Amino acid sequence: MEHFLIDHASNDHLLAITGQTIIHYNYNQQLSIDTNHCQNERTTITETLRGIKRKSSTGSDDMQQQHHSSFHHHHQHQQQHPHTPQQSSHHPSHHHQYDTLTMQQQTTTNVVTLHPSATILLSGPLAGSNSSQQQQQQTQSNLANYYAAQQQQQQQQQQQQHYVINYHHTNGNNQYSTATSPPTPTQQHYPTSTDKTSTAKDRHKRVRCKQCEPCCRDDCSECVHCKDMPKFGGVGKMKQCCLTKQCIAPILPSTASCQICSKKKGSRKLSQLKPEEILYECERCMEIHHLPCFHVCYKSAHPDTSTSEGVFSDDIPETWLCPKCITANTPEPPLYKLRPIVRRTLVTTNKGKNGLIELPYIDPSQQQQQQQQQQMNVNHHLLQQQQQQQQHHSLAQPLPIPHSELHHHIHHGHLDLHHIYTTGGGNSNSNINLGGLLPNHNDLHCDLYTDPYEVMENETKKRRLYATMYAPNGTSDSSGTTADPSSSINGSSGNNGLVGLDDLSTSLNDSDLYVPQMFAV
DNA sequence: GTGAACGTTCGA
DNA sequence: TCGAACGTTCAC
Ligand SMILES: [Zn+2]
Ligand SMILES: [Zn+2]
Ligand SMILES: [Zn+2]
Ligand SMILES: [Zn+2]
Repeated sequence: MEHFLIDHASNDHLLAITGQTIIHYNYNQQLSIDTNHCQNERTTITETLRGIKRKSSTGSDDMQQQHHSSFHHHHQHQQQHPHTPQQSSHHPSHHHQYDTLTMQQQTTTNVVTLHPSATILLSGPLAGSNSSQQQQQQTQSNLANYYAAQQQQQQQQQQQQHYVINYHHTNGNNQYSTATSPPTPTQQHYPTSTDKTSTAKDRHKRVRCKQCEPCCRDDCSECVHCKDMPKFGGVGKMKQCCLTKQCIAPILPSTASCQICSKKKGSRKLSQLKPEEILYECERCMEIHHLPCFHVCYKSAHPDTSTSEGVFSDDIPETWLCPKCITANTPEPPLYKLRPIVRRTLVTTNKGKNGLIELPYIDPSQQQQQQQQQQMNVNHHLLQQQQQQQQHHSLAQPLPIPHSELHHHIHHGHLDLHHIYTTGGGNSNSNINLGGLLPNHNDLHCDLYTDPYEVMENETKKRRLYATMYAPNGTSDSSGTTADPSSSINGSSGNNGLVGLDDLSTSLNDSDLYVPQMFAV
C-alpha cells in the first residue's frame, strides 16, 4: 500500500506538470452525493451496473445470464452494503484481496462519473498534431455530426427498446445510422459485396500486447495452430497464433483512432499516454473515444444530464462500458458473439464461463527440456525447407521482475502462474476449443517479461489521479451543470478545477490508489 | 515488403 | 454450434 502511495505521488507530479489539456471533469466516485442526478435514472444506472459488477463464480447454471465482462465492482447503492462476501474466486489469495476491497475500499470502483464543466480544451494533444483553427472546426464538425446522430438515435431509442448504431467511415466523415433490426451490439460491420461504404478498415480492433506472459512465450510447435505454420512444416491455412501464446490483454492497434477527433492512438505505449490521450473502446457499441471527446459529445446529446457514468473494464485494456450503453441499457451480447480475442481474454481470466478446467502445471525443469525440443523442431523444419534466415525475431526484450512481485500482480488478476483456466467445452477460441488440444506441457513459467499488470496499474493510478485532480474542491458537480461545451472548446480559462500538487497529495487516500485491477482500462 | 494473426464466413 | 479457411489488417 505504501508502495502504491509512493508511486502515485510521483505520478501525480508528472500529471500535474503536463498542463496541456485541461479537462474539468469530476470523475466522481461517490455516486450518492450526486444531487443533480435524476432519481429514476439513477436507479436505472444502478440496476445496470449491478449486473456489470464482478460476478460471483459460485453461480451455477445461470452463467449465461451473468455478465462475463468483468467490470470492476460498482459502488453499491446505499442500502446494499458491504456484506457482499464471496464475490468471486478460485484462488484464496484473490479472495482475500477482494474481501479487503469490499470491506475497506468502497470508493474503489471503475465507475467513472463525467461532469461537464466550463473548461474543456480540445486544443491539447486531443485536437490533433497541430491545433490549427481548421482542425478545431473539423472537430466541431465531427461533433455536430455526432450530435445529430445522437439525436436521431435517441428518437429511435424511444421507439424500440434496444438499438444499435452502425458506425461507418466514409471519406473520413463520420456517419451514423440506426440499425433497422437490432442484432447484437457488438456485431461487427463486415464488408460484403453489397456494402461498399464500409471498408474492412476498422476490423482489426485488437492486437496482442506483447507484454503479457503468454505473449512472451515462444510458439509451442505442437498445437494445431503451430502445426499449421509453415515454419513448423504446416501449410499455413489457419493463420492463427499459437494456442499457448494467446494474449490475455489485447490492446487497440496503433492505428485505432478516436471517432470524434480522429486522432490516432499512435505507437506510444499505454503507460506513456496521458489519461486524456488514452482511447477507450466501448465493449457494447464498439465505439472508440478519448474520454474528453466522448464527454463533449455526450453532453451535447444530453444537455439535460449533468453527469454520465461509464465503467472501465478490469480485464481488457482500453475498454469500458460507455455511458451511452449504460443508460440505453444495451443488452449484453452472449459470450460467443464477442470478438474472439476478447472472448478469449474473458474466458482465460476466469470471467467468462462456467465449466472451467484447469490446465496442468508442468515443472519448470521439464519445460527446459521441452523448450529445447521445441527449438529442435524448429530447426528441423528449417533445415527441411532449406531456409536459413533467422526467424525467431524475438519479442521485445522483456524486463526481469522479481518473481514474488510477479505473483503479486498475477493474483490481482485472478491468474496464477501455474494455473490457467479455460473452458472445458466452451467456445473459447477463435479457431479451436482449447480443451484437451493444447500440448500438455504448456510453458506457463516465464521469468522474463514486462508485467502488464504493473503497466496497467500505473495507468489506473494515472486515471484515478486524473479523476481526482479535476474534482474541484472535492465537491462534485455544481461546476459543470451550466457549462457549454462548445464555448469551452478553445481558450484556457484559468478556471478553478485544477488541484495543486499539495492539495492533490492530501486529497488522496489509500482507497483512491489501491485498484486491484488486473488491467486498468 | 513480409510475417503474423484478427475477424468473419460458411460448411459440416 | 464448432472450427477450418481466408481476406485483410497490423507491426516491423
Ligand atoms: Zn502452439
Ligand atoms: Zn499479451
Ligand atoms: Zn478524441
Ligand atoms: Zn457503448
